[in-house]
Amino acid sequence: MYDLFFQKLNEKISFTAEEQAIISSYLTTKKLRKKQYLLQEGDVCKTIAFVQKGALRAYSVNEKGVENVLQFALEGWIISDLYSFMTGEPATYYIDAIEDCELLLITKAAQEEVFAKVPKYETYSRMQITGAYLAMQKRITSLLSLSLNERYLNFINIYPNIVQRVPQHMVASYLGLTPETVSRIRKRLSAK
Amino acid sequence: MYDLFFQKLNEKISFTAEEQAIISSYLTTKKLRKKQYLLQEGDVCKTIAFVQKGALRAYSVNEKGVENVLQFALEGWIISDLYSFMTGEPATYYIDAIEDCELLLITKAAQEEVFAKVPKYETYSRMQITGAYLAMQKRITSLLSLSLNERYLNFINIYPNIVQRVPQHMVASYLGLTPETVSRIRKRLSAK
DNA sequence: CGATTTTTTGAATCATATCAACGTACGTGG
DNA sequence: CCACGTACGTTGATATGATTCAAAAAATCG
Repeated sequence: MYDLFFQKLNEKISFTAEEQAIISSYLTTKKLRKKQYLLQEGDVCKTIAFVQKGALRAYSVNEKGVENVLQFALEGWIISDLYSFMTGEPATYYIDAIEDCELLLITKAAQEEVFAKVPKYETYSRMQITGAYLAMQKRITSLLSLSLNERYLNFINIYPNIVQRVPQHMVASYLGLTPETVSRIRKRLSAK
Repeated sequence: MYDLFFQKLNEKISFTAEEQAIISSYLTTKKLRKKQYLLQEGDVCKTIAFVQKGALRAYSVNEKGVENVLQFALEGWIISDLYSFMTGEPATYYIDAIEDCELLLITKAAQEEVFAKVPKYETYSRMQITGAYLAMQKRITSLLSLSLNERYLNFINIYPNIVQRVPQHMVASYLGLTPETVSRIRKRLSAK
């Protein structure tokens, strides 16, 4: 049931069976069908979601109705509107399912109890957010310093499985490009 | 001596005098003159630096020799090549002083000992990196969804003190624009 | 004060966005 | 299972707006 979740944990820090039992007692599961929302702008984001199966995206919508994809999440990743989760303020992002999904959810209160009972879990959590920070840093460097071509290539290099599973216009949005431009980049690349 | 540092800590979680004494025993100080490097690409980043006084920047240099500013740090902020710090791999960023600086440094080994002796410090650390992650997230949203004009306005809104203290071409680099473009944006804005 | 760095300005160029139209795939209900 | 409708991807023509390059003006530093 929680196999993938604990596999990810144990990759970084090893947890005993008892610790795992404590942690899992604070998790709940949720299934989501394709196109269903996990979170809508304005709602308070009550949970962090771990993806056991499926694919999701977090995105914002500006005044003109244009979507901007902030993040994708596949199996083994987590997704949330972390600002809303931490502060209790209304969410500024939407999160929805790109495929049918199975999720593990943890609330803020649950997380804090787990931190208290299993200190290693806080260490894990710190390492995980540090990793997410570093990934985001790389993305900024890529947005600032690469040409569009390189940006696309860089993306399909780092996330080959995303390109295969996600509609092209969402990839375009993630990269800050129009769908037309992505289409043309792909054409240019396949010409070689 | 460590006033600003502990002020920042106590804003989030309150530390006792003993705890503060333990933490400060693991810190070292360093002064840097304007234009001096704290870190050069290729070196291993041994420390995280807390800025007591002054201003610094972290930036990368691409094959063409173009600088891309990843981060500024003023009083009360921290700066590091976190990837290099965490992994021990050679740094991919440069860090140098924009003004004369006074820094507090902590090594990885020291940080881990402090985590063990003062668990609250790990909680603080997790909250701090979470805040940095959220700030970076906002920056990505701004890079993806705002026009250049809005991006500049947004920047001077969030960081009015940086604009005053940092050369314009570095701000341009941070925003992913050419210096000429920033100059023109400023002209347009002052015309109003 | 002179030298170097930084900022400003102008003109030409280039890349990407935009708009519109067409082709294709997809899933949904009959 | 097929036909229809909608969503998605492609292609071309045009327009926009930022970059590039060059040079002058302004600011900073020793």
